[in-house]
Amino acid sequence: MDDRERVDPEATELSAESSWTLGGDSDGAYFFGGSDRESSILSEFGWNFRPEETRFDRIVPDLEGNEEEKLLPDSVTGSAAASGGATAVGSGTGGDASASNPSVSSSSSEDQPEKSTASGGNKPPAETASKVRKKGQKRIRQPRFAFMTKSEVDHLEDGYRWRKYGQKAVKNSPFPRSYYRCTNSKCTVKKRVERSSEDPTIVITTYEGQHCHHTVGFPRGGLISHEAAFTSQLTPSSLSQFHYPGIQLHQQIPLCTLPQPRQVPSKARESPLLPQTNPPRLPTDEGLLGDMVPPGMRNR
DNA sequence: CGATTTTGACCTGCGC
DNA sequence: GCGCAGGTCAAAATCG
Repeated sequence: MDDRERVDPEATELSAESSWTLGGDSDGAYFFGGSDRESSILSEFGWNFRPEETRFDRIVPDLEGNEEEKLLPDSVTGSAAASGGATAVGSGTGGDASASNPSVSSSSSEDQPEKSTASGGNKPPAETASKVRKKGQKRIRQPRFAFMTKSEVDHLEDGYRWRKYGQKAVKNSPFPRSYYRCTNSKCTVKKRVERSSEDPTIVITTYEGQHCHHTVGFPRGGLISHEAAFTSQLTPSSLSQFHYPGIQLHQQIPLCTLPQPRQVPSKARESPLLPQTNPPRLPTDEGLLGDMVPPGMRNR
């Protein structure tokens, strides 16, 4: 039918052992794994898995009210989350969160792509402006979504070119978190990649922002789309058993075109290890979700 | 030689 | 106010 069906599960390193789940909120959409282990991670994101109902409930309480400053489970931080990140988001449910993890919410700030220039880094002055702005204004979050992928490689190719601009060790996780930025100068999309502390085989990738351009093309043929791979597992029927906190996914991420991520680590560009059986997929204008969400799920 | 990665320092936000 | 943790910058190193 469409591209999605071209995905050959066997060509990927994705594990079919866990069912993948889609979730989201007013700030974006998220993809998660659905196993027990993964559900625990989900809770870190602000989602509660309800086995008895086989569904996920958003922990965040006030979706309508004041979401201006409501930060997403920002850090998909498996790690930060480990200590209660989820709650940081929903402030209510998680309970334990408050304790030792301020992380989740604060960090972001990616909304203002340039804010950093002013405040960040090693350059001392010139920070006042952004500071003032921050205090006076609410942050505007970029559309964001995250997904977990079972993969041996950390950086999953997705058709775009990324430049790594940082790496940080995260609390409660033996794995560092890497920060990437789209190499397109006009594009402010960022991406965070980290391994789940709970299951090292799982890579948690968080995208933030919208690409304002198409993919750079596929340098190599036959790449893998982990997203497509797992979304292919999300049959309409299986999806229907989950609860989506009412979001217009297509509205959430209107322009973002995220083509098939391919499991080709930037480092392993020349790696012969990765199976490459899928034909490259042409960029589409369907937008991010066009690649990730089964047609049956979209608002059309 | 240009592009990308590495890495230490710095900044910000939040909890105590 | 202090300390912690996450996020970003940018110089240096590395790669193609």
